[in-house]
Amino acid sequence: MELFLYNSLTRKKEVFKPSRPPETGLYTCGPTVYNYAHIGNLRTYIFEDILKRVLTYNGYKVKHVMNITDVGHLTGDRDMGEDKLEKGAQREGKSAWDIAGYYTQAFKKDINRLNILEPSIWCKATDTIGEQIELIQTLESKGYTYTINDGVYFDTSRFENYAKLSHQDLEALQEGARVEKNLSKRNPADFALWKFSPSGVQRQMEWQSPWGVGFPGWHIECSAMSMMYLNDMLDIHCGGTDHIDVHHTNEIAQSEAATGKPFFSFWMHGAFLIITGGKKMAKSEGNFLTLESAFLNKGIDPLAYRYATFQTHYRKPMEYSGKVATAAQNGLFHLRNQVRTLMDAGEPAAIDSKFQKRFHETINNDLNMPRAMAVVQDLLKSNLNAGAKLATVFEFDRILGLDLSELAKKQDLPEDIQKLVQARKDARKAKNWALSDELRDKILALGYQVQDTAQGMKVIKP
RNA sequence: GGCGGCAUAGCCAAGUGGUAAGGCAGAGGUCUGCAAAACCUCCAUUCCCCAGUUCGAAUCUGGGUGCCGCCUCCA
Repeated sequence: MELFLYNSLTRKKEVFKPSRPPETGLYTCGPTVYNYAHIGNLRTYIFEDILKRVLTYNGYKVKHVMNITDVGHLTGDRDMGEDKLEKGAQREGKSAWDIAGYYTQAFKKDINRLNILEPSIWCKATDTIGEQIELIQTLESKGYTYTINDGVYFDTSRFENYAKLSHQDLEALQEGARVEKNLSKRNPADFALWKFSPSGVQRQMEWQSPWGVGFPGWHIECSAMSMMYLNDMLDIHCGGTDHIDVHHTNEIAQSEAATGKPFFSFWMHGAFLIITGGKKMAKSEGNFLTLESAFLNKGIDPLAYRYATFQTHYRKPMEYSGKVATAAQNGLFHLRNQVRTLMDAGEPAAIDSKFQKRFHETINNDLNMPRAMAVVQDLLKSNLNAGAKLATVFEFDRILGLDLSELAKKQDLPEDIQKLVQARKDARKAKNWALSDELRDKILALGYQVQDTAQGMKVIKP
């Protein structure tokens, strides 16, 4: 079955084919670890997780590389301003290295809670400084660079197809630029490959280079690391939609200038999450919701957020509010209860091939998760027997990643709950309804839910 | 100022020429001692507005209006 993916490069849905099937190289731009990830960031990682699972489902062997940006990402515009890591270090009174380590761990915890599969390779910008320097040297030897007072820059006018991803008119861009100009740059779009440490300032993160002590520009790390780990498997490169115009455009320019070969055949970008009636969520706006603040602290299962993102196609901005979180929580619980009910009625049997095909076609159509979720509901409401439904929904969960098959595992109830349950059974036998209801409330208060089904009393942790 | 995107029920939304998916919320019902859970039924003659193309448009074209993003760190 053909897999259609939307390619930002051509602005079209195209049939995906890796260059060395079944091997497939996937590079996803990772976090800059100077703060917690907000749920908007996480939306993109969930989209990339679905992509990876769909690739795998289609039989591809995915080598997935994700970088950790732990140096060089500046707060200001166009290569001005402070380094985010150094700034975070000042803010929290820790070293830049500690900051990076702390927020890297926090990030990994978040993606685990969202059932996002870990990449095959994690790579840190600071671990590949040597490779980045080599790449800059290559660019230098080919005449793409120039050095000014604060760093080594890439001359975008020397690279012919600079705007092939952004499709922007550079002339028009020049006119409208409202930026704090770096007047020494030859062209407004030129970007730093290597930044010099400011004189008289001891940076926490700095390295020797042929051009002087300093640190790499933000874009060079992704070029260096993707080439280093993926070699000739430059198949898909992902990130947020905001990366199209600057970050990815610059990556392509410097990479193709260095190698003379195309840099990644597919570029895929996830749309933003926006606060309903408000603005995009951004760390720099200080309005960000984290998995912890918006879900865990409110007693909402983090997987409800994963479920919530399935309601909106990844290329469309997602409207978010507290209502969305509640709706997703209810929807996820309902789905789990549907599966639990099926498990009471039978064992997983053979997968229904018709539904499997429908689901497969849907996800292969540029990861249409909203429709895929509709297929799930159609399956559950169909007149197939419980065994077929169970097997098929578990099959779908390979993509969904909602831990539906985990529900089959026996969960041992804590002793105090077991006692209350037994007491309630006795009370019901004695038709002591008042006591029975009281015990039911007690059990609920302890985080468990009593369901009186035809098969008897059932207690679940919702 | 330039470039791009979006506007579908109370909320989140799919659908891009053939007569409106799905989820949440809501209403009614089955079950139940009651409730919850589950299940069944109902819930947009209509897709921001105006004009046009077409046998036929939410889907195409033109013009409005509103919102969002990028051009500056950002997923």
